[in-house]
Amino acid sequence: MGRLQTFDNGVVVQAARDLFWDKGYEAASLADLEAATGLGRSSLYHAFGSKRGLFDAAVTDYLETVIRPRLAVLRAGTTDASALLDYFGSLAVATATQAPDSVQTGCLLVNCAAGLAAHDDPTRAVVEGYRIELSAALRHALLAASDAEHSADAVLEERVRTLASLSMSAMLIARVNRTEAIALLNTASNQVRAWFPGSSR
Amino acid sequence: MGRLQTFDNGVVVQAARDLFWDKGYEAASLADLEAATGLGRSSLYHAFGSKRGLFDAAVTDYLETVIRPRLAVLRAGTTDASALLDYFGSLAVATATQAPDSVQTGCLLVNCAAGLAAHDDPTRAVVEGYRIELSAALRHALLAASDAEHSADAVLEERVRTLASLSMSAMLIARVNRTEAIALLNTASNQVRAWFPGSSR
DNA sequence: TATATAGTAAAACGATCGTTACAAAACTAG
DNA sequence: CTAGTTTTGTAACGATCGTTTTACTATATA
Repeated sequence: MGRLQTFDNGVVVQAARDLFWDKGYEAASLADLEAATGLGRSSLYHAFGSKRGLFDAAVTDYLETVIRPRLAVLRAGTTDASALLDYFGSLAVATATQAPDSVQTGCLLVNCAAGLAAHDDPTRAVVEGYRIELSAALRHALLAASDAEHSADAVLEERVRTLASLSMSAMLIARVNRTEAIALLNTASNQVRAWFPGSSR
Repeated sequence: MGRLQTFDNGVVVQAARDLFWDKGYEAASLADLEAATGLGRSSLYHAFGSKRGLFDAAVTDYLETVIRPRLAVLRAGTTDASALLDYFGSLAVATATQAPDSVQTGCLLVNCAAGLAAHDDPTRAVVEGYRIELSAALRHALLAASDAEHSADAVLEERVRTLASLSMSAMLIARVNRTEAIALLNTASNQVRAWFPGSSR
């Protein structure tokens, strides 16, 4: 054994993730990453191999830290539409209450979809995986809210797409017009209420 | 007067637009732009001043050449939902039939929303203008399709947001999963049919 | 045809990019 | 305390970035 690493990989990855989230992969330079993480390139390359390696770690952290906790409420064992309303409600609150200068606007993976994913197969796979996971969670919550039998598969899938669409486009628009992003999320909530009139919230 | 310009600004801008559309602003290098347009940097800088000047011309061309013709069908004087069905139908067809290696996937402005727009005010203004224009066109078509009185303003705006959302997220997802992008557009069409059962298509 | 003006070609610019090499520093294990 | 191993700071790398300069060519005008 030799000298021990003085920094925690987790906090470094989170700092890098916020930078990538804010500026995108290409626009985030190594100088920026040094400043954001407080580490020299030496340590960054030693720990993560490359800029891309750090980015991949950031994306993984984003999925685990940001996405999955959000989707978890959709998997809660509710028997009405409250899980869906919780999901869109908390997303709207988070969008509304974040500091005006917060760098965590929109969604890292949505940004990847418009940027990297078009020409980078691994990134495309990650983004597609996120889309599938989001759809599955919404589908689960929609099934839980409905009285099982009286909704055909086709209409279920339409509803999944509508909600996934509102969710993603809200994250997209959040970078341009926060008020409208919140309105999109509220539209999703209203749509859920229209589908399930007897829901608790 | 001296020597005359041998190239047509319009075709050069279109070539540049397709490159920006495909790779994004930052990833499109001047070497790429030279190759795509067939011009040297000399001519490009003489005609457009800077890379950004060429990009702005490309965005303007994109709005006039791609966006506005698409939105035009929403402004046609129909009295049912056919304009909306035409819009989403033609978008779905265009997405479905384009060559697999086509560089014109998704939407240049949607890509800008996720990338440049977060840190560049002029770009953000352009993207926001696009969103407003799209919403206005959808609102116009929705009003034309409804029997005027029996739809409240609130539900109209919800419908505008739902359709705008499906439109934008389809363009976003087109870069990752073309099949799903088409499905989103078909979901929009089905939603329109559900709202206006007596529509012609 | 002479001249002025404007378009084009080529090269070099300084800056910044991600990456690597090297050596000093730090610390564990024996 | 020493030996051995790992982390870190510094500097330089070659490549590429957008931009500018310089010189040359082509052509409309007079």
